[in-house]
Amino acid sequence: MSDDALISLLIVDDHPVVRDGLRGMFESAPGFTVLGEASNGVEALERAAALDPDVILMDLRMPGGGGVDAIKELTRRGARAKVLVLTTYDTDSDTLPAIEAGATGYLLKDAPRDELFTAVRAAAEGRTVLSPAVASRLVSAVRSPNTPGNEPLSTREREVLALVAKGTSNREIARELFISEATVKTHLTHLYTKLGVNDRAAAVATAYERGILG
Amino acid sequence: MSDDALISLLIVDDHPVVRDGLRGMFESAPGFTVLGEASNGVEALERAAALDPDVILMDLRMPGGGGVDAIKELTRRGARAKVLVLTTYDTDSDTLPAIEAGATGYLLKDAPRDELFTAVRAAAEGRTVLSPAVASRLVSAVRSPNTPGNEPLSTREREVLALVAKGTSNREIARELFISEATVKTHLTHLYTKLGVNDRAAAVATAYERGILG
DNA sequence: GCCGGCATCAACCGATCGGTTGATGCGGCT
DNA sequence: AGCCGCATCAACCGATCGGTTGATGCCGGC
Repeated sequence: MSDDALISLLIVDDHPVVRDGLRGMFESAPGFTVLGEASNGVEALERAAALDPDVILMDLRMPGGGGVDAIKELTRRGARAKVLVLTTYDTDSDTLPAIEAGATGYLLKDAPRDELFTAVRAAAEGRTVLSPAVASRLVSAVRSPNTPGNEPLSTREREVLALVAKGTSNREIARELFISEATVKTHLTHLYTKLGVNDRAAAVATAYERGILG
Repeated sequence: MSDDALISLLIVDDHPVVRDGLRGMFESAPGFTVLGEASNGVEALERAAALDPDVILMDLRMPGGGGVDAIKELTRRGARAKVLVLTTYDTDSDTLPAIEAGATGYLLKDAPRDELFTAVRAAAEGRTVLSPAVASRLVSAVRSPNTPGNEPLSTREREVLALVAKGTSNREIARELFISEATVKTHLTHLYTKLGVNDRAAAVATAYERGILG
């Protein structure tokens, strides 16, 4: 890709409205060309291979093939395309996974037009572009990688937690999982420390915040 | 508005991308004209008064003046415009409030173009258009209006619940809200029955499910 | 082969929670 | 004036929870 060439784009979003908005926006601006669209992660991989775009504008939450998986696969393939994640909420729990997976940038959909253009140009050159909210999340995540809470729950712990969220008592959980009440308590104390909380109510809350439940 | 006249639109959404997408979509289709845009509820009210559109395409979650309040105010004013809610998620907790507030229709943003056009024409004629998911929610809500769980929590109850979700004990909640522990327990038992649960963990879970927390 | 993570169980204790009943005062609505 | 929802408080009880310590067996990585 030379400096003065058009930046070619692939738009990936499950909402037709958003795809149209992005396509119109970039086709009417100088320096860009939209090669195609996709409405889910799997489709995005096909189109990316066929069209070989410079930059992929990618939504994260999509039915039928999530965005994060698509980014991972692109990275694994060593794809030339840079991925610019374009999502709705900055509270998205997939923020960090997406960046870890290899996304070049992360922007919110409510970004003004100019910011979008700038971000795409930056992404095309391989420069990282992050929305302020995401940037601050990142630094705090990097600053404390051993923060209590990023430790993944074991399968059994998640099962116990799911029952807790339904209001099940320890004794009932024990019966339902065919284990003793003592074991249930052990799982609970373990997942409390993993989540960095002190009781079941807070555990349920943080589980929802992190997308473990719900 | 005569039968063969253009249907005039006002687009309300906080995302420039979505606004562009809708504008382009309707301007390039016959039978519609876009009078203007707004990016929040307050602005929407101004534009609606100034432009007098036939139909208002309205997002619900917006910074600086929520969509539901705007719809309420339009209804209160006896505005001529029909409001067609166009939102991202069918799990949105504002679905029913929006309809109660006077929205004529409720569609998801991932609806295909033709469905959007049909819905706008229907809305312009005052006919109700609901996306299937919303429709089924509605019937279940109407079918059992006294179901334990649709009762709204009082302000105090929500405050207590929020602290519970943070792992605060009853005694600590009492101190933090400057009330006695007995009162905290009273609020809790009340919100338990309102939410249809038996303990704080389940209360937190259903609160997240319903969008009361998170 | 050793170590660590996971899952399992036991017994004990204090602290907390949930349920109940009953009561008071305030504000809005009719 | 009367009613109702909301918020406040009290005292009591049994049930449950959370914390701790200690132990066993299995499996996979180094």
